[in-house]
Amino acid sequence: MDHLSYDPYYLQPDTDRSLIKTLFVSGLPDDVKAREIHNLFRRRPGFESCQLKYTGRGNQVVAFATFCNHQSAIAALHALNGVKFDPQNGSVLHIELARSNSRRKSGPGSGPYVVIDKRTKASENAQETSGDDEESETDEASSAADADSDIKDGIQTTKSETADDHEDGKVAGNERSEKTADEGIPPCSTLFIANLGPNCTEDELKQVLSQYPGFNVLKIRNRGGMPVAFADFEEVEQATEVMEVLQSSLLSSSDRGGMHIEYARSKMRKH
DNA sequence: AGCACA
Repeated sequence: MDHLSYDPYYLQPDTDRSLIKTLFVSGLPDDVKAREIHNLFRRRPGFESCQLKYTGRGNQVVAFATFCNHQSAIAALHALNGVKFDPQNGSVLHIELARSNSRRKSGPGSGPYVVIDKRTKASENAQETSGDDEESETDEASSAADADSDIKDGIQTTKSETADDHEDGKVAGNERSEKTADEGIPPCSTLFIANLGPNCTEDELKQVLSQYPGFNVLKIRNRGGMPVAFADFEEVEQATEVMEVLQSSLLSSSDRGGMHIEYARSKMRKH
């Protein structure tokens, strides 16, 4: 009967990403502590709060970090996406904008970070999410078995469905109505980057791009004073992600505004 | 708006 009592956050018609102040973090090792997440984000400008969520699914752990505005959230995303979180097991952070902002439980009692633990307790049976999991009953004790499962898949592992069931588990309409802002250029795993400053160096741009999974090779061509770059990625999806995240973003060498990124017209040749 | 390298 309460199926219709959707939260207003999920009803925003356009899901305008520029309103999102919360980051969705995946790729975390399953022994991550909320304190670690807090320490990861607390220094970032505009940070407000974070929460760690142990999902019921395969002991996966995700986190949400909320900032005072969209811009600072994006800045933290840029700074931390793709970094190795645990060099020991190679886990790499994948950070994207959350589907909805975390609603902060106001008032006393809510600390700087929050933990939500939905892992199946051995003593208690799962009382929700019944039905849509096909997983067989695996023992709690074998949790170490999935230590490598999230790494080899990289970005593809991130089912974005986990992004919208946080805090209350309700999943609203999750059609990804993302427009492909590229007009006419077919997706390509190589990106074309223009509107770079005259002093932009290959190193500077490479330092930014190499933080993202799948980054392969960068080449800069000086097109008569206005440099352009070609950045090659392993997969089209990874190139797409970088294009969307870095679109219009500034480098320290930028003088004509943010980078303009499109799919390249042809894939970078292998050498 | 501007797309190279082989």
